Amino acid sequence: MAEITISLPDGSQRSLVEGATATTLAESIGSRLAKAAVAAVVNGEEWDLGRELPADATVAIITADSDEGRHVLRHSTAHVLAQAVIQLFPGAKYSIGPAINDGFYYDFELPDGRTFNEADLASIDARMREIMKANQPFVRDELPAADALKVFADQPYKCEIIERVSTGAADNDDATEVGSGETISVYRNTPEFVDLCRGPHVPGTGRLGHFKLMKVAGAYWRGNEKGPMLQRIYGTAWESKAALDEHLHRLEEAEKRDHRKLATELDLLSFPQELGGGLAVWHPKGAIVRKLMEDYSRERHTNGGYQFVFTPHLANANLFETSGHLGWYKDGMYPPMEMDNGTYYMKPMNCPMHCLIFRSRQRSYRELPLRLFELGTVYRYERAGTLHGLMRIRGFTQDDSHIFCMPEQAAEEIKSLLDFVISVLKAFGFTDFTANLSTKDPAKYAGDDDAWDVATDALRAALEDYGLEYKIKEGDAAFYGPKIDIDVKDAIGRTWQLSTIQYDFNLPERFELEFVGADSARHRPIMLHRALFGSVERFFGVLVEHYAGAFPAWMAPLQAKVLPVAAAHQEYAEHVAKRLEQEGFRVDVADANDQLGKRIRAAKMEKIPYVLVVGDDDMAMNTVGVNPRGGEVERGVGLDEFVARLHDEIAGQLANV
RNA sequence: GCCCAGGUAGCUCAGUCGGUAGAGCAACGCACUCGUAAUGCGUAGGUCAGGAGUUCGAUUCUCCUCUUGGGCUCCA
Repeated sequence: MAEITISLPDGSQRSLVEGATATTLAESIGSRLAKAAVAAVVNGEEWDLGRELPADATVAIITADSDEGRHVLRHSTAHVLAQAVIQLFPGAKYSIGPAINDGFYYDFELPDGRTFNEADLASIDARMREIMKANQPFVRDELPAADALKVFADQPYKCEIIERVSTGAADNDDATEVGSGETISVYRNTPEFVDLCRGPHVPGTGRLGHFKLMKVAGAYWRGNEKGPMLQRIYGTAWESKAALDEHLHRLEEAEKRDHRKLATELDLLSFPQELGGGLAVWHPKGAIVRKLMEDYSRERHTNGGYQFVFTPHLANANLFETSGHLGWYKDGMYPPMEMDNGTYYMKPMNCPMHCLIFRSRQRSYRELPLRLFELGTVYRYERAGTLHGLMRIRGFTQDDSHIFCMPEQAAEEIKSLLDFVISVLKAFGFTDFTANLSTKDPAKYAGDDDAWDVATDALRAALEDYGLEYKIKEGDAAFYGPKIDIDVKDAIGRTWQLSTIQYDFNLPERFELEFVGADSARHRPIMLHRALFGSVERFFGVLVEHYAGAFPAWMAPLQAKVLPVAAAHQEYAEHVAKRLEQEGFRVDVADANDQLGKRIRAAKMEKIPYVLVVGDDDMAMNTVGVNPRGGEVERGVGLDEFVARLHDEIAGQLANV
């Protein structure tokens, strides 16, 4: 029998009998690998394990515990979901069902406008498990488009995809369903159930099983608001029960950290219905944290060479006509107010106002870079369905800066900006940063190509100089200039986009900004937009979730609570509290009206960094019993010693930048 | 804006196959004065989101509105 030679990722080679598949290969390497295998990469393309390998191929086995492997599991599980729904809901139409982060979904249209409910999920889940138990094979087939149309004759969504693909009009949505090429690939599980798919898939449904259907949602067909609304079922799927359980546990943890829940529990802020959607009021404890954030930001900006400005919340429509916002962003602005023979709008951004400050008098190149900073509150009419606690809100405060500089200063300025931004973020406990560099959208941009190149290079050079890992988002820039976005990873591994540094060619033009150069001629400055928190509200929400409400001592609403053991110790407790207050700490006394255990519990639920218990021994020795958040109780700590430790702790938290 | 699910005490929730409601925690009062995560007893607290309809009677059923949550779309 003829043999073929296969190259492996480590550069080694193996001989296999002609007709061998990736399964054969995996088995020849080891039984463990064969067991973990779900698909293979053959000459750079993802393939099913069961396809016959060509001679001289380079093959890598994809195992279930890799990102690619989980992707295959999820996509295969989505097919099983579709089969179960088709069986349980005769006449249902299925559209698309891709793998996504942590799971998969599938969109359906049910007969007579029926919708899924919770009970349906249970019965679909049960049917899916039967299909998996039956270990149906995933059989790949490739058909000409005309034949595929016949196979899917009663599936209008599938036919639409086939037609788009065969006429060369396929887009990203279609790409998970079918590959490019002359023929349409399909995967068949049973004589009755076949789905359009590019693959690859696991060899059989028995390979699946660690999944959970999560929820039902509406979703537009092809994301088109005007198109039909389909019924989407979301699920998650993993390579093992342990991995699935871990994922579900992570979701529970995330839910416990939800800033809206913690905001209520810790009495930080609320969203009263009377205010209207997307608007918050800050309670005293939330306000302390916010004020500390803002004070810290102001201090850093003062030291960083920024000049503080204030601007109003309302402006005449003329301003937003000049800036262009009314032209391209009107839908995102609150409706106009007619008054004083003019039209006024709430400001959705601070930049036009800062341009007016720059333009208020003649500027010299000696003043540049001119860095204006404002905690500026803006109002944006976010659509009702998009509001989400502090993360998506209608009135919010940007830590907004606009830097006006000469084009030749921009590169240096961006470099130091990046340093500044990351240093401040570190003070809030973030350690893991990545960046995105958004480049020109060739179809929509202002300014000349050279300027774009210079700007993009300046941003790229800053990222590389800093050594920050970054991805390039081609064509994702705003039309007025390229930008850097900075993502941070929080305590449970979620990423949040926070800071942004944007280059702007447009507003200096629109406002006709000028400075007098060393050559006595007038020149146009470059403008950099920069927000560090992004929105103070959103950043606060991210911090609440990052710390799960347990703020580090420097920004905790209360840093210590003093608990007298009994009423006889009340006076000493107040003495301790007073001393701590004199040291500048935020402290409170819990009177001995309740049992000690109960007061400790209450203080712990408030997530106060230090609970200080004082009794007879402490009165005699001028000490405190220290019960730190998340640590061991320590009796008999000298009051001076505790004060010194807390000062050190706070200094340490802010020094790590 | 669209699809789905909700809205009952400050919070978390139960309940009423149609006869105007209940628990735990919190609050308040009394007793207990206690050394590291819930002492006991008691009191008060609700137009059951709002409106209309059906009904002898609606918190419960129907419709509309508002609003919250999960998604979709959107986020210059």
